[in-house]
Amino acid sequence: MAASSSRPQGTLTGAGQSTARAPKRADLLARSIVHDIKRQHLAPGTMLPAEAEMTSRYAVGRATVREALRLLEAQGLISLKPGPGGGPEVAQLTPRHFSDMARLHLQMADATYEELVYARLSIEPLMAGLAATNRDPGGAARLQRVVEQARSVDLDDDNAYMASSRTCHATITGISGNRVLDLFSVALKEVMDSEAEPAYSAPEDRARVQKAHEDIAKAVLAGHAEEAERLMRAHVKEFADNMEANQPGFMRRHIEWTWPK
Amino acid sequence: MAASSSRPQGTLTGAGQSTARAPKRADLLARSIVHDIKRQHLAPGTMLPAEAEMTSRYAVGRATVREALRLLEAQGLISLKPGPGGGPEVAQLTPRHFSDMARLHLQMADATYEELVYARLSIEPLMAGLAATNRDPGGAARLQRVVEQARSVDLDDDNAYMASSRTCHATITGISGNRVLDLFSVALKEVMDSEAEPAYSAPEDRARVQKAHEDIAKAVLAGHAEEAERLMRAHVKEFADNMEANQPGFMRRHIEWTWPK
DNA sequence: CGCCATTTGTCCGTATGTATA
DNA sequence: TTATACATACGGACAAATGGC
Repeated sequence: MAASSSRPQGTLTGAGQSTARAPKRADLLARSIVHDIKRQHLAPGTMLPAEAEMTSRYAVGRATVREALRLLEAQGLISLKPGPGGGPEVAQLTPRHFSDMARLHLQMADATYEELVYARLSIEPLMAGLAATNRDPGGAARLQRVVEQARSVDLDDDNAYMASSRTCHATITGISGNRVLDLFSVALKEVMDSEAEPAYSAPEDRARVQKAHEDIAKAVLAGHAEEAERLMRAHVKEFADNMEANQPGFMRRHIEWTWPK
Repeated sequence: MAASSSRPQGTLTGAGQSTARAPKRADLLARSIVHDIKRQHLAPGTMLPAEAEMTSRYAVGRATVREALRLLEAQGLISLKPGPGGGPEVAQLTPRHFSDMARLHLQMADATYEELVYARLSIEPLMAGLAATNRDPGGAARLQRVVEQARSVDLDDDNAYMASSRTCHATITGISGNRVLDLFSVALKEVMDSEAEPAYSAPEDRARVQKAHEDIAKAVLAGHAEEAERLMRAHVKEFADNMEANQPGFMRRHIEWTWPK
């Protein structure tokens, strides 16, 4: 009597070659949920129907609903909160989810931090130059604010320092106007930092880094593309050199991935 | 009696702020499975213990085991096969999984194909130049073989043509020696093609594309970095121009994501 | 070919932890 | 504190797919 509705509904399997395995219900359900979120333009924070209601609405078992929700949660699209007023909630996608996935693939490809640094040196200076060229009033104001906030950061507070550094880079690459390269830039830095920082980095190094950030920001705000590009290249290069100096052999280490959280 | 072992084992929560929610069992199990795969260097194709055995080995319910396996499957780390001799199988990670995730984030960032093309123009010519500089005998032989196989491809066969194009680009970027940029390049092309091709592309365009591939490959094999770089830039540019010509407004369209498969 | 064993796919019922009021 | 609403996890059952006989 279980699995009542039986047939997996082969409607879409038309042109499938040979033995196309039937799509699993949880996948179809996840697809539907995402479709609803997109169609109704549900903003992060919006609550979705609870498991129990989805069970009846979509006419599937609880286990299937749970599987679908867990899959969506793993991608960062929703979060699950217990308790009254809880339930599935539309979540804000963060670069963290992307960088985790990137790290997984980079480990499987046997990529090293040396290659990662080279990639950053290829992209981030370009981004700084683009930001100087394409800056708009809104972005300039944001960057200005970020620079000012960075000045009042306690350099001994690992979390605050790293957050400040992350925000600075992300703001500049965000101003570039290219959201594709922006995503990649942020992800690359994320992969780098999560393994590198804050093991290393003495306070005097941090001060120099902040100075570099400020100089780059100034060049961007002034619209000096070539200088912004040059400064960013030097900054990333110096960062990498510091890493290698403080952790000899670092550059030849392979990127490692572990299950998130 | 259910949920027998009770305590979620807060051992790792030491410095956690306030109320750090206990990690879910399925996540811990997934972590363990990945850990085992890594520690034992299990190659793709290796069979893992069936759900039933994991249930007893890890002392968790079957639903939990299933959740963990489905999460791993969604990441492309394993595949699930029913039937005798079936079970969880270590899978080969493909760029497809990565590009799907990239597409998801690019949609959420409101990125357009114009930005995607710009990113390709920033990276792929660089990769071609690197390939020409860093080529080794093995890579050269592979590229030579790819070029030869491409000559005998039926240009009317959409799948064969696209596979050939993909292989050509992937081989060149693979020779570059930088696996980070390689991963990104392949993913970018994947995102582009899956939406663009094969809607457009007349046979004569395809012939020109193949000619371009061959010329780039020749430059790479000859070690002419600047020429390889220049040819690749022109190739990607021409491809984008063709897209815009055949599908006016294409470049301004937003990248869309749908649940894989 | 049909039969059977194995394993995933899916469902149900139930108990427990957790957060809100 | 108690009650409520929700996710989290368990166990058992049957259906469907697959490969060997």
